[in-house]
Amino acid sequence: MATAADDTGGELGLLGELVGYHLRRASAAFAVDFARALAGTGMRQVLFGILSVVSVNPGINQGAVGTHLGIQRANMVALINELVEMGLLERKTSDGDRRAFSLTASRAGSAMLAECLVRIRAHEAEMLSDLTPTERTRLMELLTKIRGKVA
Amino acid sequence: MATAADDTGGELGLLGELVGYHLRRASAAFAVDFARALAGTGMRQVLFGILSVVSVNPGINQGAVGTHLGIQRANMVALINELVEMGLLERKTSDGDRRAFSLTASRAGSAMLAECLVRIRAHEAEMLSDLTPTERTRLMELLTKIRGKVA
DNA sequence: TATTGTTATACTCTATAACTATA
DNA sequence: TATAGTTATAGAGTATAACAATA
Repeated sequence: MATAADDTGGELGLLGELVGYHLRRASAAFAVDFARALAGTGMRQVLFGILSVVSVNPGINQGAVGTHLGIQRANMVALINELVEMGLLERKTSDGDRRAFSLTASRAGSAMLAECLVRIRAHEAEMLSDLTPTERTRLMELLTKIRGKVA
Repeated sequence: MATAADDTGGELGLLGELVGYHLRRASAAFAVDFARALAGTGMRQVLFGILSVVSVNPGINQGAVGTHLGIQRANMVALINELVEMGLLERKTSDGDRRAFSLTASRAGSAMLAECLVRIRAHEAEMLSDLTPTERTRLMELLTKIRGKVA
C-alpha cells in the first residue's frame, strides 16, 4: 500500500516527501484565495492580521503588534501608515511613554474587520472543504505544534 | 475546556482561529530554518524544488517544471539560469521541439541534491520534533487535502 | 493560432543597518 | 544604555504584458 510518505516516484521526486514543501504550497494557495476573497476591500493578509491584533489589544504599540505577528519594527511603519491612511486605525502618542504610539481600531476599522471576517470564513470553508471538522481541528493543532512558530 | 478552535480571547484576536494564519506562520518558520540548514550551499527552497523535479524527470522542459511547482514561465527563466550557471543543471535544445529546452541534472547537481537532502531531513526532523511519527504523517495527509493545492 | 522561452516591469514581503527622540 | 519608531536599502518571490521563434 502506497502512502503519502513513500511517494518517491512522483513527478516531484523527493520533494513530495517533504512536509515543508506541502506546507509552502498550501500556504501559497491559501494566500491566493485570501486575496481573491478580500478583493476590493484594500485589505491583505498582513493588514488583516494587524487590525485583528490591535482590535483585541486596544492601546497596543507598533512594536508589540509586530512581536505578536512576527513582523519587524522597521516593516511595521509602512503597514501602520497604510491602515491609518485608510482610516481603519487611530494612532496617538502613548500616555505613559512619549516614544511610543497607542493604536486603536476606528469604527471603520471594526466594521472592516467584521466584513473581512465574513469573507475569510467563507474562504477558509472553501479551502478546507475536503476536510472534516475533526480534521480541520487536528490540522490547526498540528500546525501550532511546529517548532519556531511562537505565536 | 478551551481548545485551539475557540481561542477568541488570545492576543491575536480572531486571527488565532484561522487555519490560514497558522499555515502562513508555520510555512514562514520552515522557510527560515530551511535557509539556515542550506546556508553555504547556494541553494534555496525554489532552486531545490526545481532540481528535485528535473532529477526525476530528465529531459523535462522549463514550462513543465514550472507547472509541477506552481511557478510561472516568466519566473522560471532566471531560476534555470541560476542553476545552469551553478553547474547543477544542463540545458540543451530539445530534440523534438526546437522551441523548448531539455533539462537534466549534472553530476554536480545530483551530488548537490543528495547533500541538500541530508540537511533538509535534519531540518524537518527538528521542525517537527514535537510531533509523533503518526502526527507527521497525518499532517502531510491533511496538507495535501487542501483545495487549490494541485501538486 | 498556440506554445516555449524571453524581457521588462512592478508590487509585496522580508531583512539589515543607521538614525532620532525619548526612557 | 536601552527602547520605540523611523528611514533607506536590498533581496527574494510573484504577477502581468508583450515579444520572437517555432509548432
